Amino acid sequence: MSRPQPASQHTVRRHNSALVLDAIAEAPGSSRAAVAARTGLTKATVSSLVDRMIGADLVAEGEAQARSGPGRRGTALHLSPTGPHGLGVEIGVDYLATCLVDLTGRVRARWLRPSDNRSSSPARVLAKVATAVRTAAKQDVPIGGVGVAVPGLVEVAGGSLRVAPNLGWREVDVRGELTRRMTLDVPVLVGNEANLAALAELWHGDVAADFLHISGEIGIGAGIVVGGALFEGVSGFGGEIGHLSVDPRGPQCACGSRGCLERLAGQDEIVRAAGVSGVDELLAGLAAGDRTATAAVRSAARWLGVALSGAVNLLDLPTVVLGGTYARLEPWLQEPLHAELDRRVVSAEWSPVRVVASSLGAEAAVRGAATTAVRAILADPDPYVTTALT
Amino acid sequence: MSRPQPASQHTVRRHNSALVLDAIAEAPGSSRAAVAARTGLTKATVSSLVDRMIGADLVAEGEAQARSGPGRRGTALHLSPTGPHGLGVEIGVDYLATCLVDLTGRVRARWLRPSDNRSSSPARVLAKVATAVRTAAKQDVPIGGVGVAVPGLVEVAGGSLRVAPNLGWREVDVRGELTRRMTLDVPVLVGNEANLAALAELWHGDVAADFLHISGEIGIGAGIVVGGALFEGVSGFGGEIGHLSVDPRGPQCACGSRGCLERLAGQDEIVRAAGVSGVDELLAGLAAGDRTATAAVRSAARWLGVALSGAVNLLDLPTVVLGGTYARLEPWLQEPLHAELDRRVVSAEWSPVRVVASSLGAEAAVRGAATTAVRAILADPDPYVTTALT
DNA sequence: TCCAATAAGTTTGATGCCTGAACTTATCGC
DNA sequence: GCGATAAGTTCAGGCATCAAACTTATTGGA
Repeated sequence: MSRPQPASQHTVRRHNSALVLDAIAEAPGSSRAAVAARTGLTKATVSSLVDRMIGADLVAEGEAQARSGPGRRGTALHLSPTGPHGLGVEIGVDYLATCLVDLTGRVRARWLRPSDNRSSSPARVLAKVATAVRTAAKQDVPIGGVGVAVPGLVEVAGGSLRVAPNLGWREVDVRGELTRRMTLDVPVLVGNEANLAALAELWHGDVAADFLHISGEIGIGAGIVVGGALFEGVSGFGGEIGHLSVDPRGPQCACGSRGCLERLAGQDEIVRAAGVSGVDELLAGLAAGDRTATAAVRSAARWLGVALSGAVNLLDLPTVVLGGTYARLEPWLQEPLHAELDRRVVSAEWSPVRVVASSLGAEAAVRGAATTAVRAILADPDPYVTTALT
Repeated sequence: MSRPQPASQHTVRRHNSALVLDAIAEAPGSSRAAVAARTGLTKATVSSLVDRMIGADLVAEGEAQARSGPGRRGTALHLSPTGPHGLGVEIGVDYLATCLVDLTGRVRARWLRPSDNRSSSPARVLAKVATAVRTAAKQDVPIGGVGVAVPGLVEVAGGSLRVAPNLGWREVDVRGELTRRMTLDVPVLVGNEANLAALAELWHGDVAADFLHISGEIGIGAGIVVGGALFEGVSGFGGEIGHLSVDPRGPQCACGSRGCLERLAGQDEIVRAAGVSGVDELLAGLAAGDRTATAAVRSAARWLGVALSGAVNLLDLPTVVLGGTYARLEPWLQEPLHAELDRRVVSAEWSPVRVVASSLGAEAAVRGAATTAVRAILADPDPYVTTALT
């Protein structure tokens, strides 16, 4: 835990810079005067801070605003489209995905290349990632930071991967390795895939500031967002929901425990129980009203409901977002899942839990990784501004 | 959610005042110079801030420190014993407990009076509480705030009680009512009993900054502390662990669900399964090696383990604190509980979950309530200082 | 066409808080 | 008693905000 820092005037400017930038991001096209009203700062202060940030190319002026009444027209402000960009990389089991976003989070470019990462050594894969980063950096936009999404437990503070079962990796210093290999002097952030997907949902989806995002591909991962911030737990391992025990006397799981959620409601189990070869076939079966497929999904939904009701009770969350494969199954999950939630969630009486499908699809994690990189600048622009102005 | 506030010089002083006060609280008897070194502020700044706080009687000077080498001796600083005190009240099912603590959290006085709150109306009970507050305020120490612990779901921001099943209360504006009835102009904070007990453990117990505190009296409640702060969830209803489903096909619970933790590991169930009349008899049986009693406790421990492993996985917590009745049963819970935790917690491999008994006993909640009131002043002393100096 | 009203944005002086350095006070060991 | 050392205070300097006056731009009516 970091010792609290003393504050000085510099801290004030730092805080207010972020405040102003946030106001501009929330209401693009605002004038300085509007930002002042919104933030509670004076026009003078806003002018001074905005000028600094224009100098660092974080903010750009647009043309004068149209207005109805009399008075001088304000100059529109927005996040600069030529400002620092965020580069996201996702290390999947059998692919590498890359994504470049601008300050507003809009996707500017995107790559996807197959890569069998399971059978390669971490060093080889990270070399590929570094190449991908260098390629992406060749676009003529400045890179402000790199975000990396990995399917495993990440020690967030150190940016190192503890274990990624589906990659067969252990103790890989992703941040260190990558910082060394890519010839680019920007911060590298490493995060768990599910957590970054949840952040993407927060920033680009249409849910509020508090929810649990659950996605099931090969494993089941959850990202918990509380008060508009990711809940990471003490060392960043929060949201491990896959091996939550939903049926203590249930079938043996690979992890050594019994009746884990992943074992009972994971994609593998659904596909197996439905007697199909993959998710596409499963969806076809569901659409055709196949009894076995429907029963398999309903069963998974009920176990999901047990696990999610526990999480919701513990964390007091109003919304559950279904991501990944679950998003595709949403129409069939909805009803049996809700039945369990309504029954088991204590506060459901006052405020029933909302269940929605993610609108972002498979790209959520890369996008989250890329946006995290630029969000880090928006959340504390002053260091960036200071270096940019020298 | 409150809109972020602009910062000014005043914010700086506010922040640094809290920083200085925290340093003094953490290392009582430090000199100004030591505080400066600890906080990273200059001696000049610390002097100025400390003088203000001495003026408001938050800090007091002790005698000069002993020292080994040459040089002027520093004057010891500590939280003023005559400064504002916190008054805690706990509304139990059949008692009212009151507790007065000074700035350091030390208990200065304490009352306990039986009161059948279940069969009284909220208004009558709160009138009694107001009387208790007035009585306690007659001590010749200034009261800086009142904390109230209630066994139910509390909307923290508004200080109002949504529901308290064991009291049979619903929608009671505890803060409003009490503020009106007690003739004392200080802030009133209302919190859930389990959450306040967890805070007491944080401040007065011997555990670190991250843990889950679980206590089982009539219901089972948990307080979650992450990074030295209470995790309250979106509306303050976090930590509802009692109706976590640990055996989805298990026995029917009063709440409508099945296999809830409270139903399988609550005090009532343990006592019932052991065939005894109460906890004291149960403990006697355990000490005597009674087979039925031991089996009853072991069974409860295993269900507790299932629930706690889920919570620990989700929240990534290193420690579980057993409070209330569970603290008394700790020697018999420890082994079967650990067996489940080691098996089911994903990160147990790196860092096994620690399970410890609370050292605070039944008084945890009142103490937490009282200390919360003074902690609010310590966490942001400037408003108090400003009013005290005028 | 000009001018009052209105609003955006800038300039300027005051204020408050922190900092660094010089200074005063207190203590130890010789 | 004197030099070394450390605590605590004083004071000028810097910096960021604020309030208020001022400049600039625009509308709409006389």
